[in-house]
Amino acid sequence: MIGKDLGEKVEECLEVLFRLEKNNERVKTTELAEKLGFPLSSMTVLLQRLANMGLVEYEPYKGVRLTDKGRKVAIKIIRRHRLSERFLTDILGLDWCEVHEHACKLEHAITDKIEEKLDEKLGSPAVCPHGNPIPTPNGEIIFEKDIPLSELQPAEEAIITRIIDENPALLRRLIAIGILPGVKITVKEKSPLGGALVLKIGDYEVALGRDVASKICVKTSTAPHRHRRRMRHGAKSRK
Amino acid sequence: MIGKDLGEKVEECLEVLFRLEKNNERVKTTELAEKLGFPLSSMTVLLQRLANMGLVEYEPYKGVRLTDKGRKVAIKIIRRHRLSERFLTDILGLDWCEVHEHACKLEHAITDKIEEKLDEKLGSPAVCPHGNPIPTPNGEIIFEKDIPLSELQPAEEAIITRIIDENPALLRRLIAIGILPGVKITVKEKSPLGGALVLKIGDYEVALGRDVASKICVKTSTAPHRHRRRMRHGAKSRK
DNA sequence: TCACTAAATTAGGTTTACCTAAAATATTTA
DNA sequence: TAAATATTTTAGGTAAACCTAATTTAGTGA
Repeated sequence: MIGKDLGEKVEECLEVLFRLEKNNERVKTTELAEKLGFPLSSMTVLLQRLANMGLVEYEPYKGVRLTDKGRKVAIKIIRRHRLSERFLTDILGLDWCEVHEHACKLEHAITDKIEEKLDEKLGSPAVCPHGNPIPTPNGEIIFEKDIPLSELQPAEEAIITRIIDENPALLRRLIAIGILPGVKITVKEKSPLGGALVLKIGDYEVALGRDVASKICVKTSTAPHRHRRRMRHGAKSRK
Repeated sequence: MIGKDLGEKVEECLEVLFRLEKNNERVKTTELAEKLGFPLSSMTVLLQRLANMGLVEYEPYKGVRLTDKGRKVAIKIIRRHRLSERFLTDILGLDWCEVHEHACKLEHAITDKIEEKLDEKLGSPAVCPHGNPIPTPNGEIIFEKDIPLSELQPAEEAIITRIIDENPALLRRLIAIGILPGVKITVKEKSPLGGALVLKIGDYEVALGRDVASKICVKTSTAPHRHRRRMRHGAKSRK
């Protein structure tokens, strides 16, 4: 064997758990199970097993949280996932709206050696095709300081940093109206109370539901210097 | 899910079974188990399951043989394995003596789409880095007519076509003395009864054990036209 | 606070994939 | 050909990963 295998289920679980954790709060078993498409009862048993392995802190009925050890594994998988996505778009030429699910399989087959060579070949990219940061080989994640598009006010200008959704259908729709990482947009109108936003993209104007807008992150051009926050695995995020 | 999964064990088993089958003869359970590194008892049970799925013909105590359906699956996996190897050497720059084991993991993560794009990117290569033919998308395998180096007679010239072994240590040794696919060699001496061969490679002479020589295939330059044999999955090989 | 509902866990059953050890079958040799 | 030996299968047990159907716990509303 070429690298110890924790099992795909375990890896997937840690990966999704990492993305679901916000503000160091525990994640509910149900939420995890839903995102992973696992049956609830299997989820419970898996979490108990992960707890035994020291990868998560698990309190029945309370929820689950990654340990430092678990977070380390999660970040490694996420690195491989995002490098796989870059490989699929940059080298093989797949559409970035469809790479996520292919990368979900690939990530578990990437050995240390392949990871190293792939990163080299790709020129150590900072972000995946969706705009999410690719962890460094040591497990550092460099976040760009960005905010949901839905929080922008009329007349504000911003550049799209990332799209937090992997649904190919949604991504295709967004691409069709010119929304992808790196693009500059201006808010023309904003209906109150969760209503739509009207954006100017290039020479066109498009309307976008608030729910979709909340899945798109932007950095406002009012802050020309990039504010970066470095995070090492194991670091507690400050509230 | 992105492609129905037969399970890695099943895929590996069919793949190795394909390579072990010669002259349409049944393969022994033990031989298969050894090559796969599976325990014998697990092997038996797996073969029974494969037989139920219609992928092999299995007769207890007699051995096992691929069905057409099983052969089709095997060829698909072999295609993905060899494309993966080409990817690892040609695109990522890994040494070809070490790509086999990495490809063993990768092959199961290659989706139809990735297979298609990878083949395109690589320029539809005919052979893997070891010189083995890569099956076409329809499952055709185009064999070069070659013979084991150990069958050459003194003074015969030939070009190395393939090396039928994946052991990194052995491959490294062979590369060190200039033995790799495409290289021209001449037999200088041949000791009788399984003894060593002395070869001329470029300006050097090297000695090679008969056992190692039998793992190296060559095409003799006496037959300038390539004799090719096309084989479709399911075709019976003529004795 | 007590009952009720929703969330989460446990219980019990299946399949795959491993293990060890025992039994059955085939082959060899005396 | 019969006994000895080697090969192969079956038996019985464990763990992961699923399933469905209880049961237990937590949170809510009357």
